[in-house]
Amino acid sequence: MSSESMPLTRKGRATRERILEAASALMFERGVAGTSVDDVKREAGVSSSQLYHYFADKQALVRAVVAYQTDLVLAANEPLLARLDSLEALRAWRDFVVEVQTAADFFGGCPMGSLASELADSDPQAREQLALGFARWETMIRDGLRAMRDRGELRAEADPDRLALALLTALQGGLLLSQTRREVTPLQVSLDTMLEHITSLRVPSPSGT
Amino acid sequence: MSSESMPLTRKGRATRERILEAASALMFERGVAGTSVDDVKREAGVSSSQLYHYFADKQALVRAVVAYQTDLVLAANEPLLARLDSLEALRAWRDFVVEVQTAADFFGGCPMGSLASELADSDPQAREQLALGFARWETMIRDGLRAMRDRGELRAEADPDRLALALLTALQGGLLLSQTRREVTPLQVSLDTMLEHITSLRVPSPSGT
DNA sequence: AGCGTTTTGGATCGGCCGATCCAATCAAGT
DNA sequence: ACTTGATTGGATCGGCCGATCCAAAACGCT
Repeated sequence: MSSESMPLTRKGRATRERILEAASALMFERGVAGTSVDDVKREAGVSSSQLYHYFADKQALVRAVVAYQTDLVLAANEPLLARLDSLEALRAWRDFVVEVQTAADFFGGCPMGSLASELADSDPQAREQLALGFARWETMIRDGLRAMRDRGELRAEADPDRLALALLTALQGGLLLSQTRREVTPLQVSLDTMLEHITSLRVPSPSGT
Repeated sequence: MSSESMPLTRKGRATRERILEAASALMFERGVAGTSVDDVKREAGVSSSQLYHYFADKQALVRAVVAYQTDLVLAANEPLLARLDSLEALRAWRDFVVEVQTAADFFGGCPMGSLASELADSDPQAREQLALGFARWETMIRDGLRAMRDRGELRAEADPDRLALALLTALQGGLLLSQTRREVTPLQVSLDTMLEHITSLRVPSPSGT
């Protein structure tokens, strides 16, 4: 956020936004390296000078896309994760994720996951952005699990930090396999297995139910 | 394996192999789209005519790389997964995976996972190859879990099919997050959580141990 | 209305991309 | 040794890549 000039007028902001949205969509569909600056220009209906006015170079555009997609993904999950205080809420989140992917016919997977896989080794700053994004995601889940434990729904030994991280990795792995197999099963089984594990960490009810 | 001409002489086979190894290494480091045919030529010490003599075009080369990496990954795992008949063996496999990634400083992740993420949406045939590769991997794990169940180490309700798939997704998700965070924790927590879940499915021992 | 700044159009650049071509060389069987 | 086909060297092509540049237009402010 340093070298490219930030738009000061309303129209400038709109143009920058249009470029960002076009780039995000294309890079999600075709990957970062598979998307040319010309592609973005065409999709956004914008000239060279416009694009390079708001983004110093392709790398700067990529990093803006990473920030954009990270915020989108977290914003989509936040409503369901904010009130993650019961196993029902956990299942509702699972259903939400499964439905989103099913609606997309298992194309694309997780925007953050795809970007991470492509950029982690080649763009240290993008990698750091994504690591921070995943950490925010993890924190949302962890706070929910902590609430469940504090409310006495989970045993004291249940570790919300580890379970939150395991849930997030299960989600990412499930998404990748579902994207590869074009099928819901891996995502479903992956999340359900983790949910079953968490279920097994409930406090034993006084009666034998 | 239809359009490109297969090498008939010893030297031809060696050249093709050299190209394949160079392409696999580069595409693992920089991604498929990030690796140019010229890069491969340079790395393999080979001319245009040589490369295009053995591979019809870049797409054919990519698909050969997918097959090559798939076989490598499965061959690396096979020794440990073939005798997957106890929780100890499962832990040995976990240790192996963790050590390999640690030795690589968490660069690169899983070759199959990276290829899947990049190619699943853009190259249907590569996607299919990878789906089959993951299926073979899954089968290895599943057979081990079945053996454990049949030997009475796991409860009858434990479902080896689902557990095998969940283990594979946990591995892939853990690898992705570890690659992003440049840290062993996600991979470790992801696999350990699944192992703990499987441990909780052991047959209850007669005594209270 | 007039001024300074932001925003835009669009031509242009050098370099790399994937791919093709022809001719020369090498290997293997007889 | 000779022949046939496999293998190789290397020049070359058109097109796209990321990026730069200058001048014109639009904007915001007084």
